[in-house]
Amino acid sequence: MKKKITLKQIARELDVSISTVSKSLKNSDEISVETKERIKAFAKFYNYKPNNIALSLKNKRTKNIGVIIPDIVHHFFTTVFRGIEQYADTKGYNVIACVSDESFDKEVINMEMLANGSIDGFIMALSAETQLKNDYHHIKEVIDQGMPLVLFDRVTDDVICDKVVINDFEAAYMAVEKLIKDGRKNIALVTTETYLNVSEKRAQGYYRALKDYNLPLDKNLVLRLPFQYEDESISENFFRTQKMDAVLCVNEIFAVRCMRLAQKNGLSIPEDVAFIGFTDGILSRLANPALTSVAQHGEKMGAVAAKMLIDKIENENLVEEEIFRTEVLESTLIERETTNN
Amino acid sequence: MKKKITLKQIARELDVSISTVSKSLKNSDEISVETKERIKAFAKFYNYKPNNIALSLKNKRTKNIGVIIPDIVHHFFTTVFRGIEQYADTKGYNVIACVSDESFDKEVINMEMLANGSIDGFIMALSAETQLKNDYHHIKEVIDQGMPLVLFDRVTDDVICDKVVINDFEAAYMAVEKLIKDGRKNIALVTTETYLNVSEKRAQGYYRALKDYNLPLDKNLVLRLPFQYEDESISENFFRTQKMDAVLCVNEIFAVRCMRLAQKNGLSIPEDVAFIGFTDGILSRLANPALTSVAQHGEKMGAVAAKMLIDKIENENLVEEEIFRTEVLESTLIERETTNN
DNA sequence: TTGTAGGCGTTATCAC
DNA sequence: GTGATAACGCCTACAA
Repeated sequence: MKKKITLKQIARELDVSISTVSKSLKNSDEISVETKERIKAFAKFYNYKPNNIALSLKNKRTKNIGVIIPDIVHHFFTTVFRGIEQYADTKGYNVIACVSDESFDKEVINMEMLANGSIDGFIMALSAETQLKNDYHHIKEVIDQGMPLVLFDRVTDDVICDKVVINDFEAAYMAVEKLIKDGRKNIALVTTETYLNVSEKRAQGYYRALKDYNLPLDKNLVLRLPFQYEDESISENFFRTQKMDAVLCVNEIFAVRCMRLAQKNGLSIPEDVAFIGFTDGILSRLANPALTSVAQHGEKMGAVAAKMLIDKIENENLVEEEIFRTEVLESTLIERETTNN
Repeated sequence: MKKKITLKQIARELDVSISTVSKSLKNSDEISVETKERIKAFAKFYNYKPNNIALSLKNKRTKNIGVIIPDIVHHFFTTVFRGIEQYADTKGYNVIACVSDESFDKEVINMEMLANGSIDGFIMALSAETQLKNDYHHIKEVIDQGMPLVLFDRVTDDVICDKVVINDFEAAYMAVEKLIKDGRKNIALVTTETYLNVSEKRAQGYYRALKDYNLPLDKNLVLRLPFQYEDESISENFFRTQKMDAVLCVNEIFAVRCMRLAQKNGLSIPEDVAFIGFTDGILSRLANPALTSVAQHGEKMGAVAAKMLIDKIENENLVEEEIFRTEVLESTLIERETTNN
């Protein structure tokens, strides 16, 4: 076993001082070429690498960023994570990932854990419970300590910081608009039960589009499903009793499930009923028929969030006046087989 | 802005020594109750929390574990990651996640980055390229430095360390066995093109089952698809030209794609052709018809890997004799609609 | 009961 | 050209 070697050990072995070793390895020209070569050769042989922890302590920079997401087994968050990781990697940052599991307490605990020196900044999407409770003291506290923080997707107006979101309202509006222009008259909305900022914005876009095109808003055509629903009976009933010729779903899982129910009830897609989902993931692509879906470009979102954060981290001292931005990313409607072309 | 406070600052403010503060906050009974209370109150007021980095440097323990996976936008790896994260969380460990993107170089760079003090141990699945190159020097090096390491799923015999795998061979065998017992005679295999340990084991299970049941091995019924395939023409041709009454696919994506092609060719599932996939994820559940699939219990795998690693980390000194284990997890065949019941 | 000193591994400043 | 010293924040054996 070859334990990692330290400056001190090299110094002792070569009978020089620690600072001579340090300077040599940084190729300082205070040191004679001869000594430098000797030390560098030795260090290389023993595969010396500076200890990150010691560097962090000295520089007060960890080169780590903390990412807190509500769920990791979730296509959208996963793509955002990948975007973050990729960008961070190019800048020499590591990513510490924590999952809040949609729980307020886990979110708080994870943040406190990381905020004590482990990271240089946060990127996070609020847990469902946090949004429900409307309690953001833990986030404000961290920001107040001077820690840069970027919120993405699940954001709130109650916290002042950098944010990255997609144009949920507009995207839903455009999706409904397309359905209307395709001649659909009875457009249903399948959304989440609990109050989630994004679902709500999508619902708003839906309402507004109906209004602008003078279509009546039929409350019976709005189905609110529980967050993680396993029981199909609610939605089964919905599709049996309600008449509709199009459905907008706030995520692709709801969409694929609803498609199956519609098909079970003898409806053919898209002839009898069209479908549009959100979150353009693998499910949308591989659904049968393939689902028309609003692509949220998670990877882009992650990259943008990471860039905003790292810029803040690296300019901490320079920009003393706090300027916070909210970046709004465009989403794209990917048309497939569940709508008319 | 309230920057984090340090022991030193508290000591100065309260006009005591740093060690008095430190001891007080640890409730040492060397210190008078009076002083302790005063200091604790002050610390609480200023929300003092020890700096993790300083602790790490002192204790030579970071309480971080590094996880390197080939891909994060991938259901199976994601579930494993969740298992790791959950277990780690209960033990007070943070998870630093790196994605190798199936690239050997990224794997090496990420490992070197983390191995310099940032973490206490590794959990990883080999990248495809690494398995292809058969070059494991970076992994051996890390182990040689005394860093605990657990390989999962994508493992190799060339590295001696703790491992967690599933019984791929047996699972494939049992899946084929079921198909045979259901009366299927022409069973196809859809697997990956590049050499991946797991795919290969599954293929072996498939071959063996055919042999044991005296079914001929028809090379034309084995389709090897490229790793990330977008082009459907190869498989389209396969399903047009070959006659088969069952298909075993080494992952659920291949399965769902192939099901669509079979359906396009007028075959009905499972009447004309049965399907079994690996990786029981959301795709399997939501496929139409729902896919019978081998569940790999990724979350369990992650938890087991994390437990093995943390046990090693925390007993580093105690157990000097190196005992490495390979934990084999049972997989389960989840029967749904693509096979006979 | 409290304080001093040394060390974890590194870098930077300053002295020799 | 080289080395001693201090500092980052914390802990602890030992001294007072």
